[in-house]
Amino acid sequence: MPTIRDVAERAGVSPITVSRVINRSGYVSLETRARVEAVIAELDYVPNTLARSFRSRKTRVLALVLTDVTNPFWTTVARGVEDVANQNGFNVILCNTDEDETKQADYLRVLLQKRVDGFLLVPVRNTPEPVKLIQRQNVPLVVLDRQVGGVEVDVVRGDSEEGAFRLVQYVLSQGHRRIAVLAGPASISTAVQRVDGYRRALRQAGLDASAELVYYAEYDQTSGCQMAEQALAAEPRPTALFAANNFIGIGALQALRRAGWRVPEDMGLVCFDDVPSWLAIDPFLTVAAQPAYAMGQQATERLLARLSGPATAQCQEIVLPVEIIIRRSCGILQETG
Amino acid sequence: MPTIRDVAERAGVSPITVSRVINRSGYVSLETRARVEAVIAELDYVPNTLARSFRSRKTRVLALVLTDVTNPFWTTVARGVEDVANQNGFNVILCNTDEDETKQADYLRVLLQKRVDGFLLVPVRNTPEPVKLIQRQNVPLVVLDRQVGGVEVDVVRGDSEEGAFRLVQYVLSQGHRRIAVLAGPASISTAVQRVDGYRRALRQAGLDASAELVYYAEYDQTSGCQMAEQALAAEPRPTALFAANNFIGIGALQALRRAGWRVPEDMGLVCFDDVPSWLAIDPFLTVAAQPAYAMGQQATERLLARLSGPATAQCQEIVLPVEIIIRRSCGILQETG
DNA sequence: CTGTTAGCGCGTTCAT
DNA sequence: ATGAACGCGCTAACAG
Repeated sequence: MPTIRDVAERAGVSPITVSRVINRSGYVSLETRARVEAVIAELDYVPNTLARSFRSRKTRVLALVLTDVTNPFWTTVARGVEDVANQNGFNVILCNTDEDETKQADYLRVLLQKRVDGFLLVPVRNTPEPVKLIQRQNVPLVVLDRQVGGVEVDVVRGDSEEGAFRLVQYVLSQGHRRIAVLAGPASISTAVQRVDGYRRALRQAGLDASAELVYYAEYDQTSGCQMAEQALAAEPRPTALFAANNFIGIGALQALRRAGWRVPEDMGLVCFDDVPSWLAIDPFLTVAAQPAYAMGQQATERLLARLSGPATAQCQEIVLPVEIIIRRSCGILQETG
Repeated sequence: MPTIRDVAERAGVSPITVSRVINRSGYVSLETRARVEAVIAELDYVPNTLARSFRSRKTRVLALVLTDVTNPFWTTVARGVEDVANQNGFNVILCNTDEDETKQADYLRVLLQKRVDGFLLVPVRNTPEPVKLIQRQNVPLVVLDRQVGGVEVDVVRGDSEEGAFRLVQYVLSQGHRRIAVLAGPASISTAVQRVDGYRRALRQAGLDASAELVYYAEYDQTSGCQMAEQALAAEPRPTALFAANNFIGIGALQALRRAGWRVPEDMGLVCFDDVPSWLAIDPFLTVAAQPAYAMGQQATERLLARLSGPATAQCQEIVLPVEIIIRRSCGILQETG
């Protein structure tokens, strides 16, 4: 594999001139540029990013550490991140933690070793250690989707509390009074906030704590299935379920179908996070949709601003609004005999 | 950020000793090792992969270039690749070409610049140029899923022709005689082979070319939708559709639903590639399922073998069998008045 | 507009 | 069991 020196020699210039041609930095005469480019093509010269990054101490790579790209919500977030990153000449390394703290720690270590220029992190738990680890290395960082306690850090997230509040308000408006929440892990801020919003909506409707029915589990389909089964066995039985994310929602739908319950006739179902239309789910879900793409975009913009701006800038928390999309999965409560 | 030298000075040893501690290479006394490790922790020293790879001329990174990880088939292939890679201490960089030759070319260039140790490539078209580009740089390469003409190269793929043959055989066994194929682009080998398998099945059933109904478009949902609409308008109308991949299948399902056709009562539907159960699609599809995970695994194993073995090894083509999974979307042909 | 000098952080080679 | 010297390919800083 030829090096920049090989190109330089053959073109009769110095290596730095070749460097300037490649990077379009500094001045090079048109004539020289043409000659150098001809030699580059002739030799199939491919610049070595490793050497370049090593020397310049910049990789132009961002790390996106999230829980699971299989989830359409995260797929969309990732698109937002990549689009903004690419527009600005950055590549993105994507890592899935599967909500596992060990995996998260391993990835962070590897990514620091790779000297990525910045981190976009969806923390597995609300503990400050991972954030502190990155900050100690002076690598810019934006936390996505979730809050972490005990540290100053930029955060971009959706408004879980308000979204849950309005979604449950809607369910209440359909006449439901007994609503179960199938929530995520209590160690994740979004799960807590969605339960908070649910409680506020119940309270505003004049219902007290005895009307509450809250289940905590993982943000996945299996948990959704199990929590739905538990909710169906509760006494008195709820008339509607509020799934705290899309996978829980799909799991609940599965459990309902298996148990022979029709949605929305026999049981209302709403969920947090939208579901892509190509899933061809029927009946289609009423949801609180976070602006996933915009979350990715804005987090990346914030990170890029940190990369070019002074490290002293104030940390800020950007909270994006959630949209309630009313479809067919939760109708007016039917009176049963 | 501290360097290996900072650690060395503070520990009162030479940099190479620190290097030996980190890499567990060569001999270091237990005492020295302990002291060095203490300093590493104290200083939050993070080794610089860039420098290491630069020096050793090895990145321990593989590139996986495919069309679209949003597709569950590719998600599964990617898992197979990552699992094998990680087990062997390699990281994977994943790139989506979206079936766009320009994107593919851009990614290949960037990845070569990054000096990845090897490529797993799902070529956008069946032209040899991308493969040659990589081979010219002497970087090991395994082609996944598709064949390319005009080059010697390792290939791991599913048996599209045989899979299509057996799937269409099944459709014929249900009494269907007029079957439309909604195929992918004629420039992709799998699309051609699936049509070939379809033709062989028809011929074996004693049907001639006049029974054929072939549409070519992209391997995506929109195309599936459009081709299904065209097929429904054909004269005589087919009684079953064979979608050449899962996205085409989902698109076709959508078109059928919109047009008010029931599956399988009014129209049979089968497709190539399985669909994950959590999609909650109803009615569930009868498919020819490729061993996606195994494809990823075997391709990666082959690539790793190339990395450690002699570059002179014979190229081979590994063709994996396809499994027909019979579910509900294509039943016995109903006689209509 | 172009070149010279120097060194980024690490691991290989050889020496002790 | 440990260290010294060197260089990987490239670009920052400065000179001309």
